Parts: sequence; structure tokens; C-alpha cells
Amino acid sequence: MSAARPPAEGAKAAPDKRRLILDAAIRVFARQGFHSCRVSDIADEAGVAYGLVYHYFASKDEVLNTLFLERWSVMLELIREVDSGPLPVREKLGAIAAFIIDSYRHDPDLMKVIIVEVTRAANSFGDTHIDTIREAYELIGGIVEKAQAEGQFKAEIEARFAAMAFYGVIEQLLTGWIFNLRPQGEEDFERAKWMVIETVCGGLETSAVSARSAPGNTLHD
Amino acid sequence: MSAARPPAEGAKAAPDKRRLILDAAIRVFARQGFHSCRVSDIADEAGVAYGLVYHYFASKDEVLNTLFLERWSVMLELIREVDSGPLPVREKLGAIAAFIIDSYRHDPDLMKVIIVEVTRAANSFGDTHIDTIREAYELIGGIVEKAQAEGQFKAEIEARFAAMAFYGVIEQLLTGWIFNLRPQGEEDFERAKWMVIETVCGGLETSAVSARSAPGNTLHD
DNA sequence: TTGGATGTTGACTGACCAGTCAATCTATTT
DNA sequence: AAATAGATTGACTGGTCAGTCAACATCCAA
Repeated sequence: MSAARPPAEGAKAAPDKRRLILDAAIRVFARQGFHSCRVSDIADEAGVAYGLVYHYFASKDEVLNTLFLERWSVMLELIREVDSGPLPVREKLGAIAAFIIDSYRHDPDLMKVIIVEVTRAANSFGDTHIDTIREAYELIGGIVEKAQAEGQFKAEIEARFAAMAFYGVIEQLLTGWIFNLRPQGEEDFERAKWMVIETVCGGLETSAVSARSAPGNTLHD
Repeated sequence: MSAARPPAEGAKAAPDKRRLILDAAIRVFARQGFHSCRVSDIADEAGVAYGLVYHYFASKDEVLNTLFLERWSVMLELIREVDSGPLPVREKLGAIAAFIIDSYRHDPDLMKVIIVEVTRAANSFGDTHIDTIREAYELIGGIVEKAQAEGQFKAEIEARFAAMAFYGVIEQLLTGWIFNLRPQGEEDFERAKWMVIETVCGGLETSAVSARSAPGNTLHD
């Protein structure tokens, strides 16, 4: 009952296997790294034949590209949405930080792959996706710029630099988790969100605004 | 006069070629990436025979490891020195930021290789050097801890998190330069130093201390 | 029932490249 | 001058793997 069957629409036939391969690739890339794994490792992990990988993807590279774009486009969408909303800066940046941190919490392997193999690989892949990555910077920079115009953030620190610093802190945080240099309990994730915002916004706000959020823990419970 | 000759001491004979190979490797790794270059590329770039690389290094990996350790140990030394000194936190962190930024200014290729191929490569190399990298975190964390004890930095933000954020901002900054996402004029380097400290310390300081540094530009000139 | 389209298989190939090694060269020592 | 040790050379090997392809399976439409 309810076995795998063709889609309701007259669209494509069986995207199941394609997804299976992508998910297997996430695990394999995370475990062995993109460069030191074989395409056959992915096929084995997915439980499909070697050749099927090439039925759905033109190359090993394309598998990684797909994973990156899939996730990054969701993030860009989220940033755009937040950006166009009416929230105060702290909450806008907070929403972005929360999204990225939750992405890691939800699928650490995928985020590990994206960060380690794409975002930070200045050669090959980094080059390919640099414009996509840049877009995130621009959007975040725009949010900062608005806050500066409204007098909430200092103008002396370039908006683009601030965006970079903001993203840098988050990426380093994930890297710390990836390397097991930092605890990864539920509470740690929540606390991290707060600390990211407190640290970065604290450094960017004008003294008039200043941070007066709960010093102890603003966590659940 | 003063041509190449055996060392004064009875030590090794001609370390010239070894250095030549290392320097060539920096250029090749920076240009093509560690994984997509051949050992013969390094030999060619250095103007030596293929086999000579293996006379001085046990493997391709060892070349990269050597480059990383050479530089990272100098940085650790600098951090320890700064740490043990009597300067205020801002200046301690400022010295560290300045050292890293100047390292990039002085030899961008080397820093690119270290960051892209080692520091950020969670697999293979990252794993190998994780303890060395961790040490830098610990030292910086110690500096923050002291500042917290003296009441200059807030205690609500974990010292280790702060260290990570600090380093993350700097690494992202270098990444921005590496990817050509940020301008790299002499002035930009100096301004970056100031912004790093202003942003991070601003977020970490207690409201009592607060940042009252020159808002415009504290640059030279 | 047949035919075409799409999905699936895995053995095979062609290229690539890290690392080896035997030979040659250079310097130093006696 | 002969001997020893280290430096230098580059052709070669062995293994690895991305990508191909021809065959087989399954599904749907006419």
C-alpha cells in the first residue's frame, strides 16, 4: 500500500531517486569531503547503481552545486522577506541569524558541506557561486544601511563591512560546531542566536540606542 | 661575492632549494588550489626537477602542512606575547588583528592558502591541525576572560564565543579580500583594523566603558 | 499488444597523477 | 685521485576514478 508511484501531475516521473541521491551525497560529502569521495560512494550510500547518478546529474560537481543552490536560494528568499518587512534592525538581523543557525540544527551535514566545500573554497566552487554569495552580502548590507540612515547604527562603520562581520561571526560559529569546538545542545543554539546579535549589534549601534536586552538568558523556559 | 654557499655551521647543506619549493608552492596553491594542482606544477614553478620535491618533502600534503605550521606558529607566538603584556584589551586585540591583516598585506597568497586550504577545510587538513587552531582560540579567549574579570567586557557573552566572533570577523575580512569582494588599498587595510576592533569590542564592552574612540578616522595622516 | 520514452544497471576506458627509483652530478674529505 | 655523501634529475609505474555506454527494465499511450 501507498508504494512509490508516478506524480499526480503530468510532470516528471520519479524524482524520488534524484532526491535519494542528493541526500546520500550530503551524508557522503559531510563524512569524507567532496574531493576525497568517489561517485560510487554516493551511489552506494543511496542504494542505486553508479550510472544513475549520471542520469540525474551531469557531473559530480553538479551534485554539489545543486545542494548549494537549493539551500542558498531559500536563504536569499528569507533575507529578502525580512528585509522588506517593518521590523527593527535587531530583529531583522536576529531573524537571519536564527534562520542560519536553525538550518544547521536541522541539517548539520548539509550546512557543513555548503560551508566547507563551497562558501569557503575560494577556488573552483567558490568562484562559481561568488555572485550568489555576494548577493547575500548586499542584502544584509542594505539592512545595515537603512539602520544607519535611521540613526540606529553608527555611520562610521561601512555597511558592507558590518554585513561581512555579521555573516563572519555566524559562519565561524557554525564552523566551531562543525569542528566540535563548541557544545551543540538545544540551549546552546538558542544562546548562540542571542550572543551573535548582542555582540554584533552592540558594536554597531550608536551609543544613544545602546543594548538593554536581558543580560541573563532570554531563552525559552 | 656572497654567492650561495654551504652554511657556516656543520649543519645542513643547501636549504635554498627547499625554500624555493615552498615559495613556489604558495603561488601554485593560491592560483590553482591544493587539490587541482599537480606536484609537477610546483616543481615547474620552482624551476627544479620533479623528484626534488620529494627529496625535501615526504608528500604533497607535507608541503602544505609546512606552510601552515610555519605561519601559524609565528601567529601563536605573537598572541602569547601580546597576552602576557600589560596593554588594555582593545590594544591587545588590536595588535592581533593588525598582525593578521598585515600578514595578508605582506603575503596575500600565503594567507589565502592557509585560510582556504587549511583553516576552513574541515576534512583532511582541518582535522590534522585542529589542535593548533584551537590553541589560538584558547589564547584569545583568555584575553577576553581577563577583560571580563576586570569589568571591561560583559560577562554575559562567553569568552570563548567572543574569541570565535573576533577571529571570525577577521577571517571573513580576509576572505572578502581573497574573493575580491572588498577593496585592498593601503588605506583599506588600516581602516579595516580600526573597524574590526570598533565592531567587536563595541559589542563586548560594558556600557560603562563604552567606545569613545575617534568616530571619523584614526588612520595615519 | 506494441512501441517509444524514460529509468536503471554496472562493466569498462581513458586520463591523470602521486610517489618511486636508478642514474647522474657536485662537493667535500682524505 | 679516489671515495663517500648528499643533491638533483626525470622517466616510469601502479592505482585511482570520473564519466561513458550498451543493455535491460518499467511505464504509459495508442
